[in-house]
Amino acid sequence: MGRTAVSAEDIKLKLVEAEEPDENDYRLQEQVGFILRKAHQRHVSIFAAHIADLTPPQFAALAKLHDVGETSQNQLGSLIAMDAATVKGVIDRLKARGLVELSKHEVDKRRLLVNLTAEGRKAVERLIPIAREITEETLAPLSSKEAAIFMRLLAKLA
Amino acid sequence: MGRTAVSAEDIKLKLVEAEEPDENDYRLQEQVGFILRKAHQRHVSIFAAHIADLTPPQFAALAKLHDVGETSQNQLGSLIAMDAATVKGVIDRLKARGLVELSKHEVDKRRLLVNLTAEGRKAVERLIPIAREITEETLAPLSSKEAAIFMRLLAKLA
DNA sequence: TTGATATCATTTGCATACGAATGAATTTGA
DNA sequence: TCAAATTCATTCGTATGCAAATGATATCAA
Repeated sequence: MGRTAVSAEDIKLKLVEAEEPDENDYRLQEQVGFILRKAHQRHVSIFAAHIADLTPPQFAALAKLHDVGETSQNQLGSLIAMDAATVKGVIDRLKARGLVELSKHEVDKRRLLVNLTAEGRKAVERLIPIAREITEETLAPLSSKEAAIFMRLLAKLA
Repeated sequence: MGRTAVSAEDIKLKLVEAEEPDENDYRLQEQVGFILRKAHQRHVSIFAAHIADLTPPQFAALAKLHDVGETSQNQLGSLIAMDAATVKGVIDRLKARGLVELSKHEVDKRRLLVNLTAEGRKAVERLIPIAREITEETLAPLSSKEAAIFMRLLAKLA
């Protein structure tokens, strides 16, 4: 191409660059959704390395029950950000393992009450210190200051 | 309880507080894993509101193929952070919809090559601007400065 | 060269995650 | 009060996500 030759294609490229810096170059690896997915994957993997016999959602259910005591299944779901269909599966599996027990609400017959069993309570209390370590290890790539900033911003986003 | 009475229980509580400020009070809602899960859920929901007929992993596969061209299935998986079993399902569904096509590697007969079809290419190119909006909306709760800091720290974490 | 390893892909099994449909029970409002 | 709307829970279908086992092929090393 000659030094002074300017094709229609060149002009189009210039115009595109001027208005929309990276129209032609979408970087998946830099999109927040993609990195969020990877960060979540990493956390789940760290969790599994420390607590092999429970998943993060299962632990969340137990920890929340430990915190608030008896609740209905749906209420528990909303406390731990799970829809009705998802929380049902989680509670079913915890029940099968004897960590929670279910009963009917006396007044409102629609509701299914969930409670920790003695074993469930023992399990949560044993696991909470380990869960703290999991949080620490997940945040380990950041300094304390960075971690504090990150947590503040992440909370705004979630 | 008398004003000066100090029970063994009181002493135990004091000691616990001194060494471990919140030993008895694990706040699920403040744990990075829990908030990461919620932030991810929110992103997926924003994605679905903008792009109803593809999931984020499916779009990731298409966008990456658009970026790098023909690749083996496993290689594609590692580029978009999916294990072999997961990427297989994603590619199968994209293939069933005519967005990608598969062929055998001539030399290495183990490999399954993946390519965008013409339709797949058209779809990605149409969706990339929408994907940019999704990123924007996901980050909308943050100011530009906050978003920049957040992305830097999130990348360190993932 | 060949036996041990490693890689690529598939399959199975299990666990979230969520939309949509359904049914039972409760609450609301005209 | 009673019909409409809402809430609680279940079920079904679809889609990740990953561990583990398997089989085919390729590579490495003795």
